Amino acid sequence: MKKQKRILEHAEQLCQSRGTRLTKKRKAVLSGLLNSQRALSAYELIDDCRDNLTEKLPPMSMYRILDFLEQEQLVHKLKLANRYVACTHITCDHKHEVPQFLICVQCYQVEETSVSKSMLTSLKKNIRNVGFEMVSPQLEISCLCGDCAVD
Amino acid sequence: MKKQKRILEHAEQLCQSRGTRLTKKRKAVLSGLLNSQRALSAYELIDDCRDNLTEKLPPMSMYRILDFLEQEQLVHKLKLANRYVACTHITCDHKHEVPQFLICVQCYQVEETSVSKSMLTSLKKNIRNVGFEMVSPQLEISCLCGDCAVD
DNA sequence: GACAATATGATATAACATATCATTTAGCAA
DNA sequence: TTGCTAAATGATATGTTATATCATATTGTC
Repeated sequence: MKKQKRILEHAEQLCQSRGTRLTKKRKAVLSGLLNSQRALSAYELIDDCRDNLTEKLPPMSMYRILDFLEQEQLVHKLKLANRYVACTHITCDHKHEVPQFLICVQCYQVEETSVSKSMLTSLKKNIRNVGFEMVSPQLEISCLCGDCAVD
Repeated sequence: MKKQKRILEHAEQLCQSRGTRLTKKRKAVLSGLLNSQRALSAYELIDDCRDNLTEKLPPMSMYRILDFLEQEQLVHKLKLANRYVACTHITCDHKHEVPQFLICVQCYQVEETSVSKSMLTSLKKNIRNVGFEMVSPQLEISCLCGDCAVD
């Protein structure tokens, strides 16, 4: 997978430019997520890193590393699922429409779709009207993926 | 609070009409949620029922009761927060626009706002385009409430 | 190489949730 | 009323997600 290597390199540069470090373990965790088609829990990632990347990590370290990667915006925590995904747009410079997370509540496969600026603006306005503020323009939406919807 | 009594009575009728029972314990849990300004976790509700309603419930029973109330659509589980809220529209017969849950990620205060049918339709279409299906038209949106936003 | 700062490890425990089997309660027919 | 059945609840154990805290190791810099 060439793409993944490119993303990892980009991530490394990004950290460097910010004065933080993408250590071996942090890189392993990020790889683990990049390899996965699904959102993974911290404990699933621990297993994955041990089995596939020969990095043994205790839970505390895993959570710390995930926090770090989230701060660097390399990883996103899906609160709806208590699971983590790699940010797919790490290497993009251009602006997209705002991406939204579609989360399969059965298998944790994650897709993104976008929503128009105007729609989001109108949603934001509604929310302000009741005295709340969105913390992120990215929504997490409970879905079923094509496979799981078949049932 | 007269309103709450009315809601409880309505809930009871509703169960009766469906051949299910709103037992004392189930009623206590629903009251607990109706009394609260915030979404509560199962364990917070256990404490609340013990302290304020003299109903001692083990976790397993609490989860069962919450499942029951959810099935009867008297209670909604917020997946974003692992917490529960009473459905505020139990007593309403009329149709509203589709309500969305705004959840304060700090204090778990919950507000609802609505979203136009057309906006929702367009969102649904976007989601279908990538092969997913929304499981509910109600979104859960991470917010800060007015109080918590002050920081 | 010494020091400080950062990263990671170890241990314990909290918070959220479910599986399974036992007991109690409610509804109902004889 | 009794006894049966189904529904509800309890008890126990354990699984899963997450954090607090103190100890150790690694890295960067002078």
